[in-house]
Amino acid sequence: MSTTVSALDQMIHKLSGRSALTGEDKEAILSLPHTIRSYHAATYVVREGEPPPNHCSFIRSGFAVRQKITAQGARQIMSLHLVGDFIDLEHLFLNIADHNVQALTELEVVAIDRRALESLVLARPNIARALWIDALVDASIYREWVTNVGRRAAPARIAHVLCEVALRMQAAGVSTNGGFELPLTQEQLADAVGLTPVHVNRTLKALVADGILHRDKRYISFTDWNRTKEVADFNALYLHLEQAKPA
Amino acid sequence: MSTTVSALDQMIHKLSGRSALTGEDKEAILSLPHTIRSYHAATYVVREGEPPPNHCSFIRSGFAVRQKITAQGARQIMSLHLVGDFIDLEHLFLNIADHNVQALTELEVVAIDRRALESLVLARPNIARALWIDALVDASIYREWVTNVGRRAAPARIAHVLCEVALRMQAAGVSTNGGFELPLTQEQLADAVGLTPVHVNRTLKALVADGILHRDKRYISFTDWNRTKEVADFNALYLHLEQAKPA
DNA sequence: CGCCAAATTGACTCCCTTCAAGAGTAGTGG
DNA sequence: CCACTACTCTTGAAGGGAGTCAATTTGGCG
Repeated sequence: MSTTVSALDQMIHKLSGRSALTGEDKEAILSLPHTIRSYHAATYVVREGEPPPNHCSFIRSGFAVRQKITAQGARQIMSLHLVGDFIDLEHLFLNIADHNVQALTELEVVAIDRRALESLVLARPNIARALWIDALVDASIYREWVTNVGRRAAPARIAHVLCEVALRMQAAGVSTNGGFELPLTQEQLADAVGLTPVHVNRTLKALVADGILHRDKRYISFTDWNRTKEVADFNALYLHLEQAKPA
Repeated sequence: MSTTVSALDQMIHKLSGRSALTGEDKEAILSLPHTIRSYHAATYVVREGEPPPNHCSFIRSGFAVRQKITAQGARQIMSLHLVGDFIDLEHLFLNIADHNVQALTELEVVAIDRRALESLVLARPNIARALWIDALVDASIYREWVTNVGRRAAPARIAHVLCEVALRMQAAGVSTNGGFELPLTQEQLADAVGLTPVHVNRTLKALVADGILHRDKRYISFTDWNRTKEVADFNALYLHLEQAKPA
């Protein structure tokens, strides 16, 4: 089932940042049965209401979102995912998907055999801790998004998501310091912040007019990070980027 | 440190519903160092930005909420918690609190020594699975709330939270079938759904006028559950109440 | 009985939505 | 190489749902 030696190195790299792994841990990870899968933009990777696939995936390249559709047909995106992110860790232990995961761009994932990962996690505390932390950080991001969508006005709401994307892309080594290529259409951004595309468009223009950010197509850059953070009411704490390795 | 023999039985009961526990698992849980703590209504149990306390708690009686306050002073509640719920499981592995946990009513919790719980979890797969599932269900609820606050109109939004509370109280054995005592003021309900107290008041009245629900003070009951679910765009899937025990 | 928080109601305002049309922009194929 | 097509982005005008401000009523409780 194994295809590339290096595919799982990415996972080791990610987890090492969150929990100290022993040589044995790393070897165990490298021996996980896995395949590499590709999805075209807009394809569903996980569907709400369906039983979980027999594998758990993390992103090798590209972007994905989690989303739900209401009965009225409105879509809400509840998180964005980029290189290195696990996209269906919830299926490790829950036996039915409660939301959709959709490819945002061309997407490549490393799909790990679910049972093997489950055994590994339950047998190896360091790996369990690292993956658990990953899930906890995801939950923290959801909490922030509830706040963002529930209590911030349009400009702050949009700026907040942009701040998050900027920081996470930087942390993942995807963006240069100057700015980043937003992997979302304005309609998708609207679905992420709970607004209409029209209002997102107007608000983005207003943010540019106020000198909060620059835009060139979907390439976003901030003039003054501190000012942007202020407008966005952004506090990076919830991303737990500094999560220290335990003693 | 142990005070009552039965305090941890509640934890065993809760976890048994999610993962099969052996006699050894149960004994290990019962021997966890713990204390019982009480908080008055409105007291903070966990504060954003602070390092975690050296214990993890679950609710013995009463209600609590998770919330954040924006720079503009607006409060957003992102989850409600009742008997049996763990309220700071995130601190098992994250070393700084990213949100507040606040007592909603008089609150009694069982506070378990953090290090001891951590060791237990990493040593006992069944317990790890059960607690992990607990965290995953919390995350699922956050996702639903992002959708609720981001994409539903006021009536559905409010009805949705009421549906969730009704089901969870019933699952926890706190409410009778006929209805339930909502442990929230209208202002707190407003903070949970991202609206103003005034609008929550008006919308509640409209829901009553439309025959969707009955109200007697804070005692809520539904006339027609199916109709309420429809108005609320409510699908209980996300609560994972049926989460089967693994083989 | 009096105090104070919670619930209620009215009138006015405004942020965001809705509807609709036009302008870029990228990919495709003849 | 350029027309064709389908998104995506942009802009205008008008309407509505929710917010704001403020006053009144209700209800729990010492």
